[in-house]
Amino acid sequence: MHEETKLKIEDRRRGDRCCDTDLKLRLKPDETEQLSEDIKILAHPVRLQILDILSRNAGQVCVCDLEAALPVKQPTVSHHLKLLRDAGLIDCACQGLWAFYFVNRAALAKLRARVAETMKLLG
Amino acid sequence: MHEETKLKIEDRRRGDRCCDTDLKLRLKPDETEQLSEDIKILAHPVRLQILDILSRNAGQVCVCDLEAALPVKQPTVSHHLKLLRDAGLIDCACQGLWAFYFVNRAALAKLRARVAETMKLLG
DNA sequence: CAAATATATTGACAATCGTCGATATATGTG
DNA sequence: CACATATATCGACGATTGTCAATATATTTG
Repeated sequence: MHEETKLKIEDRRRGDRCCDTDLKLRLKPDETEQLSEDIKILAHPVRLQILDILSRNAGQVCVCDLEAALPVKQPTVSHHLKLLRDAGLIDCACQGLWAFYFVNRAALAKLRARVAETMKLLG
Repeated sequence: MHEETKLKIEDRRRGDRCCDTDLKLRLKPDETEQLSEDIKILAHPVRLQILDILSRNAGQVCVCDLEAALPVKQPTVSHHLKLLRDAGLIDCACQGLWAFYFVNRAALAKLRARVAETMKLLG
C-alpha cells in the first residue's frame, strides 16, 4: 500500500498516496495527557472563581462564604474544592467548624509556567 | 438571620454566624464563563497534539497524516479539527482531495495572553 | 460515467462531568 | 446528652463529551 520511499509533503500531487508522512510529536503522549489533565482543572467557571476569591482572601474564606458568592449549592462547592485540593492548587486549615481555604501559590505558579511554556511552543 | 452589621472575617469566633462576608469577584461571571470555555479547547490531549503537529508543519499536514500520527480514527480527528476551527485556533486550505491545516498564530497568541494574564491574577 | 480517495457529517453509544437532595461526620453550645 | 452548625460524602440524574462505524460529499483518475 505504501511506497518504500516516503513521499515528501511538498512533492505531494493529485492522486499521490498520502499518510506516508512521519510526523513527530514534540509533546510526548504522557506529558500531553498530564498537561491536558492539569488544564482541565482550570476549565470551569466555578473553579476559576474560587481561585479568584481565594487568591485575595488567603485563609479567610470558608465554604459557606464561597457558597454565598457562587451560583452553586454547598455540595457542589465542596466538590470543586476537592478537585482543586486533589490537584494541589489549594489547601485548607480546619478551625472549629470551619475550613478556611487558601491558594497554594507555589503549585499554581508551577502550573502557570508549564501552561505558558506549552502554549508558547504551540504558537 | 444575619446581623445588620456584617461580621469581619478576622473577628469570627466559634458559634458566630458565617456567610456574612461579602466577597467580590475580580473576574466577572461573563468573562469567567468565556475564559473557561476557551481553556476547555486546550483541555484534551488529542487537540494539544494536533496543535503541536500543525505548529511545526504549517499548511503541510492533511487529515490522514494526523490520523496516522494520533491514537484516534479519522472521524474523531475531523471532530477535533472542527472544534479547533470553530474556536478560531486553526484554519485550513483545501487543495484537491486534501485539506491542509495550519495554526492561526494570531488567535493562539491572543488566547495565550488571556490565559497568562488570568493565571497571573490568580496566583 | 465508474472507481478510488480524502474529508465531513450523522447517529449511536459509553464515559465523564456537574449538580443537588439527602445524609454522614465533626465540632461546638447549653 | 440534645441541638445547631459547617463541611464532606453519597447517590441519582441529566447534560456534555469522546469515539467510531456507516454514510454522504467532493475531487480526481481512467
